[in-house]
Amino acid sequence: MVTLSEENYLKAIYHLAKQDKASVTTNAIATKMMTKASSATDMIKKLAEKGLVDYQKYQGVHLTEKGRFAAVSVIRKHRLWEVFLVKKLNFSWDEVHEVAEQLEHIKSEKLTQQLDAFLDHPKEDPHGDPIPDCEGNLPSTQKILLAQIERAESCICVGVKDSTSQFLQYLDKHNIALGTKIEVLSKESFDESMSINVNKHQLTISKEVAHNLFVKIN
Amino acid sequence: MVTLSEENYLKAIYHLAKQDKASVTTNAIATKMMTKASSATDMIKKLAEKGLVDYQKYQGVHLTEKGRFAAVSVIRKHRLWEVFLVKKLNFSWDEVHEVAEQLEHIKSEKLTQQLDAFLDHPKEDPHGDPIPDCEGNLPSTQKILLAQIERAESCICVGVKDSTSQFLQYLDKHNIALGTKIEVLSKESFDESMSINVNKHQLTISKEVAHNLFVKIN
DNA sequence: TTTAAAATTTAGACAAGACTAAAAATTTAT
DNA sequence: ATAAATTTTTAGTCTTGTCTAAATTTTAAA
Repeated sequence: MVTLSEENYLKAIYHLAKQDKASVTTNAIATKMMTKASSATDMIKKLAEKGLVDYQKYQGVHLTEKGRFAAVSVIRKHRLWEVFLVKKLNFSWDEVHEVAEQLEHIKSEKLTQQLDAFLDHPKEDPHGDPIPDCEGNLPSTQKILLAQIERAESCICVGVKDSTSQFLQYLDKHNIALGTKIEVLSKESFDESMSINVNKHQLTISKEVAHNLFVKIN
Repeated sequence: MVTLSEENYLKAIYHLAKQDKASVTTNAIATKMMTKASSATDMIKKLAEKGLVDYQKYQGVHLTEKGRFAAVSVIRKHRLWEVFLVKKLNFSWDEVHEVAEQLEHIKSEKLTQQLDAFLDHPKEDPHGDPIPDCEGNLPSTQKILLAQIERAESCICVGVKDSTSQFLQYLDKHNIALGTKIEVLSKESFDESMSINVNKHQLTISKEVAHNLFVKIN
């Protein structure tokens, strides 16, 4: 049995491990969980005890296969519930996170399976993030950050890195949604701002925006 | 803020208070919550502290208006989720309780409102229990126990008192569902068993069954 | 390469919710 | 009306997950 708190730590470790593949440090976990390093150390010991992470004192952690599966299962539920909230209950994409954080911990195999079927086995959540299948497989996507585009080029918005409501509402305001075509016109080397064309409107976006928008090149 | 555990105690107190209107005893609460009387006392103090129950040492508790509203709000969510599970996710009426026990604690006004609308504002859950409205009003129903019928008479099944899967599966096996017409043929004074007619089939039911089936007289 | 800084772990404490054992109050029965 | 039985409360302990402060290890810098 994995507790609610343990599930949240596993999720945090999973997301941190995705970035770079080195071991995940105690401080990184504490920061992500908004707790203190000593609390993280305590939890890491519990997770190691249960065989969910590999842990060497002072050397950070790696998820075990069992830990990875537990983390991905929670992420699967989180994303399925987000789809449910947007598609069936008329939530907007900036309102779903907090509620999905609660729903992701509901324990019922049947519920998850039936929800998945009810939503027609969606492949992505409302922010463009892929939904793991029930075996824990996650399709590898080849999306890149808008900021990585260096020359005038056309692409399609396929996801967001930051999914806080502030950023999502900024995108709404400028009519940028998943599937929106973005034409890069130029990039300013001084501040990394970019001039882009969205729905026939020209727009200048900051480095911060460009670093939080995933796109796929046409 | 009301914790998950506090919500469960409030629910228990609400259900116990429904039966008889005297104050709810510590022991009754402990039994219903499957804990010890000392644990119940501890929690009662916390609930009293928060103004959710009125409490006099050794004299049991009463829900305050605030406590009653909190309890009914949880019951509303529980029953809405049960409807969702049966109507949308193809759960059967004997499978929903455990999952609804988890879902009832999800905190989001908007979620509850939208779920209610998505389900077309249902008035009853899959066991025939009424769903409180968002202000905490509960329509008073005039259903009676089948066991209270004394003479040959026709009635309609409108609810169950016991909603364990054992009892619900017994009802399924004999094709008794909500809305099923039941004709009472006779009642045995020796053991309170009853002879009834359901869907053209004659059936003898025990006292235990008759005491757990709510009916409405035609 | 030795020292300073940063990261990590340990030790001890706290709140929530549970438990056991014992004390106190209430109810029941004689 | 008092004694016995039952119910309820108190006192002290435990576990989970958190914290602060101090100690230890690792990393970075001079």
